[in-house]
Amino acid sequence: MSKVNVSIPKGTRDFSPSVMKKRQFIFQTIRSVFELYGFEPLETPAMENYETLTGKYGEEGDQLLFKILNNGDYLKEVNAEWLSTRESKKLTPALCDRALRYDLTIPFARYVAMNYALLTLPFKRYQIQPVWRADRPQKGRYREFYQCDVDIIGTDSLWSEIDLIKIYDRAFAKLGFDNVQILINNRKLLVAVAELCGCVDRFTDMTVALDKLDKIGWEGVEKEMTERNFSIESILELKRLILLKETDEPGLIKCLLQTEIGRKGVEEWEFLSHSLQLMGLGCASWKWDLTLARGLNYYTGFIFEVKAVGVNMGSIGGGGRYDDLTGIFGLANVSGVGISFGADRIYDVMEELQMFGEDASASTQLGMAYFSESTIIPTQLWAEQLRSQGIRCEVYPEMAKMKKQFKWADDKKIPFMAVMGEEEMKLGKVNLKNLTTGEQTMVTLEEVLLILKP
RNA sequence: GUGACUUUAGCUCAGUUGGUUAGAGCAUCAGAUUGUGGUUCUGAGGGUCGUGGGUUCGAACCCCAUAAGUCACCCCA
Repeated sequence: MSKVNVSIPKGTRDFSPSVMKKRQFIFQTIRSVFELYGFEPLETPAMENYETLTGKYGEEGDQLLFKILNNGDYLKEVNAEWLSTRESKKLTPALCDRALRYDLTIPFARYVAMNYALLTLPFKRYQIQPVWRADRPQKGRYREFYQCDVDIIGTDSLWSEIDLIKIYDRAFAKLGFDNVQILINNRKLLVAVAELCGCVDRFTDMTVALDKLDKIGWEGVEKEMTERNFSIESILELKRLILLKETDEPGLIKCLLQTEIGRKGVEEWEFLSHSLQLMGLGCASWKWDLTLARGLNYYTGFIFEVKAVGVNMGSIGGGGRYDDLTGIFGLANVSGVGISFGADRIYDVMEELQMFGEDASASTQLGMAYFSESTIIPTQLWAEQLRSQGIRCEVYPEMAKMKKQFKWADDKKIPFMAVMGEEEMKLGKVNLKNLTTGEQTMVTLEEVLLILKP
């Protein structure tokens, strides 16, 4: 047989049993916190109709969609001119009716629009599923990764925001984090800033540049904005306002209050910060970061981003309020707010900070071995009886040297090993060995249960 | 989409100015130990040096191409 070079697609991963145990811990922890706050599960298909996804994430996002080639004779109806001139961009929608979902928010909005009449508002759902992006992989970035989303739709109460921030706080604490930072901003305040700088029409470009401030500094931001043809006055005013945030926050607020949208944003900010102070947070700290922008354009109110302190990793969570996400699916005036946990990055961070501790012990409580053909059946019968009592046990499947069977149990980190031979069989007992202490005793079935049951 | 680096045994990596049969540690298997794991000792198996070309008497090493991986930019979880 010739050797085949086996591999998996770029940016995807296999998860070994030891990795899966840690991942499941993360998912279960996050899920339990979601349920604590009254959110209910939802799943949507891996693929959506192509038009459902396109145009929602900006041009960049569209390029990162994984498209699914149509089945059958997919070239039959295709425009011959596009084909001959190799116009991939025009051709793609003709060849692909479906694409893999890029996030969980748009599919959720699609679901809400489709099922609005059936929903009890406010509708609170959580969704833990993989998403796919045709990005170039690097640290903390994969082509297939899980998002854990919670969204509240159908209310514009800011108590929803408070709930979500508390969920971040509680979930990260439960995962074992002692220091995460929740950055908070409000799009309304950013719009107010843009108005004051006279660049409302260039809002996205402004926020994209501003978002990089902590990375590239003012020099970099000025350079980028100059390259994008922002006026000197705009840049200087922007810099003045942002610096004012650090040196004279009341002064900044006074400026923001000059615009109508600024007044609304300030009002929201004051409510949120006041409430958060009253409620208090545990492991998380929070702060207003006027430079936080977030790329996705459907956000209209508060926006959030979570960072683990002391680790070089992008954000491990993010979200915000969107006033009209379902509008694109024909359902207007439904306000929602949601956040996401980046489970894969959370895993990477926890691994880097060595938060998992030693490899968790095996899920099997008892390994069983036999070394005589005559004891195979009694051993298997014992195993079945123990399983009926809730003991997780497994029998080494073949006759082998004792040494090999014990090594098997040891490698699998099974804590107890029971051996049955002729002698034990006659007495109706097994030799039970505690592999941690090395202690070994002859015991009956009832005694095994007493030792292994918590 | 742009750029940098990496690729040698299952894993982590050595490999001299280009020179016989490419090494180590860990892991695996066997034995020391005929009914007992972790430690120790002994031994064994395992490599077309990412792939395809080129230069050379001779290439893991030099040159070209290509693939995969990692990291950074863009963007994002």
